Amino acid sequence: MEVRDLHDWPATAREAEEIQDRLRPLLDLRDRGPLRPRTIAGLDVAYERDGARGPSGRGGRLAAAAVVLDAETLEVVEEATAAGTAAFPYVPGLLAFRELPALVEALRRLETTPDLLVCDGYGLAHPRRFGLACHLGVLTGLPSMGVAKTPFVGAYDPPGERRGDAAPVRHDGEVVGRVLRTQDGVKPVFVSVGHRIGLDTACRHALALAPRYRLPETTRRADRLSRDALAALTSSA
DNA sequence: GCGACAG
DNA sequence: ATCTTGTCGC
Repeated sequence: MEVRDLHDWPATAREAEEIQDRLRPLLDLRDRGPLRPRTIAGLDVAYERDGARGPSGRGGRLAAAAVVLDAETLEVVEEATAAGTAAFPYVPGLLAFRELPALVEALRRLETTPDLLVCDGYGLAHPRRFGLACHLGVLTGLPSMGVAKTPFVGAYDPPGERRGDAAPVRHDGEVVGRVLRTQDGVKPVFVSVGHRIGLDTACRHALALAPRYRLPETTRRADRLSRDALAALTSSA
């Protein structure tokens, strides 16, 4: 698929924040995706374990994966990976600058143009309202959303214990996401919109993508593929 | 000022 | 993210 070229890369956290502030106005927060997406892509990145720079520094090797699923059957339609290097140190709120180059490359290697992107992390529920899911949405022009495994910004009350139970996540007086229980009695996930999608729609997709496990099949597949791709790197060159 | 902090 | 042993549960 086609993906817009990356902007000039930030050298400092200040510059990275400026880029987020500059791109944020391009977000379309209306529910503009197809009523019934046919394909949904899951994205994830696996990092190489190493003591020197550590998985949190810059420069360590990594592998990104994009897995396209049939939204109806959840069967894999297409897969793509891309090897790369951590493009930025890990800084809460600037995760996108670490993973974007490799993720964009993986997406470009896809023949399919998915109807929705599901990212491992946050979208609007972000210090500056521009998490990874928003960034990828703007770069691709596709509807996008984030599903995170742990809390980041905002406050919330614990949702009920049953699958489908949810509660709003509020930050600076706004509802920026939703804590959603995807299976009875499991830790909830954190859903937030990225681009061209509404929170209700995003949660509906998150639930439909998780018929059996806590995490959506999209991120489970992408997680496995990225790890496999990384292992392939480590064992060869 | 001090902690917390997606992956 | 990644490092790690055992342990509880289906």
